[in-house]
Amino acid sequence: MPAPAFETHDHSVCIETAVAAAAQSCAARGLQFTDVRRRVLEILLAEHRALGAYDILDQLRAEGRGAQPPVAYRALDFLVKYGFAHRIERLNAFTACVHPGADHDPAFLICRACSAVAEAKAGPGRALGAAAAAQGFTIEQTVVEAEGLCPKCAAAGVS
Amino acid sequence: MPAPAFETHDHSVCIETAVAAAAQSCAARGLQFTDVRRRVLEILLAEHRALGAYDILDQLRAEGRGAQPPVAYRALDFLVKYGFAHRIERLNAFTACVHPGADHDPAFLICRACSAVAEAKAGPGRALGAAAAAQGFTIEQTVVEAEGLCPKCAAAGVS
DNA sequence: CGGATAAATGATATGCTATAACATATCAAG
DNA sequence: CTTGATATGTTATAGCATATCATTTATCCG
Repeated sequence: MPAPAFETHDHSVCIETAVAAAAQSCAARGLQFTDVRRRVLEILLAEHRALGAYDILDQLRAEGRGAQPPVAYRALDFLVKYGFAHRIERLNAFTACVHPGADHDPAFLICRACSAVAEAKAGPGRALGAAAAAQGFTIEQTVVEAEGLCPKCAAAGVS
Repeated sequence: MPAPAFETHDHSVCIETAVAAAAQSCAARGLQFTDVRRRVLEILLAEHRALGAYDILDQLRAEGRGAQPPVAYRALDFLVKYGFAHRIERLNAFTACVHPGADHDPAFLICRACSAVAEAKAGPGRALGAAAAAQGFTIEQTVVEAEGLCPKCAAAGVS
């Protein structure tokens, strides 16, 4: 199973720093960074791609935890709510946030071949804001996701 | 036709023009605008909000058609594929296209209170394109959806 | 401390969304 | 008329998500 970011790098650093950041952020905000939540975050961080709730559930089960769907969804809801993970609407799946603590209005690049997901900092763009303003619409949240081919898959000749 | 705001207007005009445009477009492209496809498009056009596949299925059934899930999904796939409807990822639902024939990289404004959906012309924005280019990512399709409050619901005091 | 309150987890059941797989029908072209 | 392409009918199942209620754990405060 390929676990690609678009560029090779040291995963353990990603995981350590993100988990540490999350723990610290939770402590500062009076949130409980419980065992399940930590573990789910670690599972997400282990791969730079989106995982379905049931993928996570399978891992939790493999580790001997009684894990019914709500267990995964609750942890994911928590992580998403407080900015430690994001939901990828296009895939009905989740991915760890790679900019822990940063202000968030994230955009995603999703490779349709290898399922890698990269988080970009680009927001929804000015045009959408203008269109909303023109119609009197108040934007609360945006979903910006691009699907296509990552450089690795393109180089590998995936059509 | 200007982008339909969150304002009341004559639905029948929307439906007539859009169905006519679709029929003509299909004829010109050698596509079959069959009964089921036409009916599903009409159902979508009847409301300026997103409908789930099973909502459509219910309507088809109410009209006496034997309608199993694939019937709705096939028609929806056709309509989406050829630009007569769009999928709203955030809602796992579908809405009719209100710019039939226009070049498409649509964005959507979704009211979380009344589920109305407005189609805007704003694309993904330059920043995302730049981020993709910087990483060597080839964008094939984009999803741009904003969730918030439409003017009606905001005025009605929905929190 | 110890009880009250709130938060998190465990567990069962169920509902919604989507597709695989195979059969049938329709129609145009050779 | 047969072939091939396209669309539809039908059954079954896979995949995603949440409601509900019981139980446990954490936190607060007297």
